[in-house]
Amino acid sequence: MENFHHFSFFPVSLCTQRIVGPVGAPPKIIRPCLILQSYRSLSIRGAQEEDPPDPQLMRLDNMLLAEGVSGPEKGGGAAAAAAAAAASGGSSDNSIEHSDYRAKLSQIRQIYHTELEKYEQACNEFTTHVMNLLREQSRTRPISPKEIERMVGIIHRKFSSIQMQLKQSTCEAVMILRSRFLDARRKRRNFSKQATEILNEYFYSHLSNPYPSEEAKEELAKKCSITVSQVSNWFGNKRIRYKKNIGKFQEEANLYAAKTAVNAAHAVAAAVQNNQTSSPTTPNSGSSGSFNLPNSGDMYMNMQSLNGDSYQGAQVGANVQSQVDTLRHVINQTGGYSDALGGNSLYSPHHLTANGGWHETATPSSVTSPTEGPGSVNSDTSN
DNA sequence: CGGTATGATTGATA
DNA sequence: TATCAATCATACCG
Repeated sequence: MENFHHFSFFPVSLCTQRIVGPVGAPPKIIRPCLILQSYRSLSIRGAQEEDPPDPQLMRLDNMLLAEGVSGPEKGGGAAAAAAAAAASGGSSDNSIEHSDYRAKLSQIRQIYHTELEKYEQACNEFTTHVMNLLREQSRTRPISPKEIERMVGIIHRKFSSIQMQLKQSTCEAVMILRSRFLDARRKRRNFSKQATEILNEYFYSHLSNPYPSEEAKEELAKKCSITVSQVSNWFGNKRIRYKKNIGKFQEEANLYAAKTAVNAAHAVAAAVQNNQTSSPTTPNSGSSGSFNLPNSGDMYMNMQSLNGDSYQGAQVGANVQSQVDTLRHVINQTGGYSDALGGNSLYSPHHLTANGGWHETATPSSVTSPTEGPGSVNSDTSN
């Protein structure tokens, strides 16, 4: 999303990193990962040094403050807050890394503060030293207060430039630290089997429109103990990889389709029973889906849509929809996103084409028949 | 160790 | 702004 290329004041060598990489490969420079997205406001370029309210210095100060280096003692800034937030999710997996990160950060902070103090002290000492010299000289020659002021100004400027260097190198240290510890690419872990299971279940049961809503993403994130953006990443990857090579995913699709189909069937049975015993408007409570959305809708409508392949039903709940997807997949295991759901705006929030598919492929029920029936589940499209 | 799987990042896009 | 497409970097497996 964002990047921090605008941090021109960092030497390039520090914003990028050499990767040891696979043998022989030419050393690669990885693009600076988005550390520091939060400092976008600092992106003014141009860096005029002269003026006292030096923008560059301000940027450094901002960053140090935000990183919790120059700020108040404990707590840290955004970084610590983010770490705490991440850790609260229960994924103790990376909280270790975070604590490690924090330890290193506080180390940096300590060094920064002691150095800063040293500089200030040195500055004061030097100033008084010069003042004394001037005072001594004033006995032999007249020295205007203006001259004194000028000298002091020079000294302070000199020291503040040193200070700036300190700040800069501290920033660099923090950046490197962050890229080491927080660049997720370096620390990639596969999701737990359970998590992938849940995600796959959702994906294949919403094959006609695998775009979980924000709430659904949150729900999934909670169930999988991952973040919402990880869920988004996962779905993004999954969609693209699925449609790139549907054949490869056939088996998986069948697996999950069958899995949820059982649940769907149960739900259908329950619904039917419900209908028999009570009024047709009775909702089916036992929807199997992992996502119990309200508004179950009329199951019969969906079943008809399965056969008729033209869905005109009015409002239907998403859980029901998922069952439809699943059943449809089982019935005509062709890769299955070609259902004609176009009419229902409820389920086409994103990229449903006129065709009804979430990736534009010509309709057809013959998108892929990979090995002509790896399938097990009976396929009788007509009935 | 090499190939594949997979999670994350980035730039483009509508 | 969410998503896509390409790509990166690491994990995992034979």
